[in-house]
Amino acid sequence: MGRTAQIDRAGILDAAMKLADYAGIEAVTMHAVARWLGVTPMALYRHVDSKDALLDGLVEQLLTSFPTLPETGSWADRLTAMADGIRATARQHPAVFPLLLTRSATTPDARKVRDSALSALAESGIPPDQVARTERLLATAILGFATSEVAGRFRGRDQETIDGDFAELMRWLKLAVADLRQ
Amino acid sequence: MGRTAQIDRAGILDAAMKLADYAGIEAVTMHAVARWLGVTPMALYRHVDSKDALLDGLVEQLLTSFPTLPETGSWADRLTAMADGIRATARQHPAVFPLLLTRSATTPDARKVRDSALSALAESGIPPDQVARTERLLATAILGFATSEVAGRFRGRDQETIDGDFAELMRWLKLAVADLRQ
DNA sequence: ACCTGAACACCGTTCAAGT
DNA sequence: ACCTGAACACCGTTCAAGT
Repeated sequence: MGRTAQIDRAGILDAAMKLADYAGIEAVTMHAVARWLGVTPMALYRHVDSKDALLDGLVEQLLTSFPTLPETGSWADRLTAMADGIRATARQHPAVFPLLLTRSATTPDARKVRDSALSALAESGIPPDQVARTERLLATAILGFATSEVAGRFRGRDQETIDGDFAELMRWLKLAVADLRQ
Repeated sequence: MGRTAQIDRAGILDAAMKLADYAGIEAVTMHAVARWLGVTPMALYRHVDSKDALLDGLVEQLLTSFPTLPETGSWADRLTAMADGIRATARQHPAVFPLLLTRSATTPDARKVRDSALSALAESGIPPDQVARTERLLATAILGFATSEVAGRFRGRDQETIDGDFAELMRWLKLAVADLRQ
């Protein structure tokens, strides 16, 4: 009969995220997460289907921690705010962030994030039939840059240079959006 | 005294690449590579320092398999040729390709690939002090797109749509380079 | 010089058993 | 309903031993 739960899905994801933040993604193992929570590894399987599902959960946590878009301001300012927010999230969780590029996440929460970007773009004045494609390319460019940054692909460059790179990327993206608006 | 070597570094990398191509990156284990080659796992350590070094070796193999840039043609055509070549490599080795974004590779061979891109850009007419930054951003954008594609982030979209996305990305990048040339 | 055998401390996951 | 114990087939890597 009923037994009070000691752990739950949220707590497991929380522990996994902290492990990743402190010790890297390869430190996120079922055994280690369980150890952190003071249970046996097998106890986790009541709450997550598999290690793969756990990693998908981490990706979803990241997606939903993106700051919500400002409702006002020019499209250019909103794009900047979104990109800055994504980059800040990357820095908070550098080990998990690269998974965003390789695990697609089609959960309801993931949809919500994408939809808010889509509606912001719809208001920017670009042709309606270009909105979805533009969102995909903007997301890919920003995710690709932030992933490269936190994964150390720009290692050797100083922070000033990397910040300059990012500013230039944003200038390119605004150039493209401006071109689409005619 | 001397004993004829049964395996070498090149053969190990070859086996690892095939394993990755056929069964995914998580199938690339020291045990599995050794099994493929008909030796014990420990035999590999005479030729590669660690599993990490093995993965770095795979990244280097990918980098050096990028087609060399055409020497002639407009800068726009050369950029297209380079991007198409990188994308083709991504499709040949979809499991290994995403590692390019997270493992920087600073070997002599990696330098050679980058240097050829840099000299092509130097001839494109953009300000000399913008060449290095432009190369980084072009590489990041193209790598980010190709990684997303082979990792299945665009899953659900049909191939025609993805090809259209890529064409549009290239248009954006050419817009940016054209802007830099004035 | 190069490979093997035995071994270690880990993995992810299943299953039956306990409360 | 939830967690544990024991177990399985794996991992990466070290070390001493064989040829």
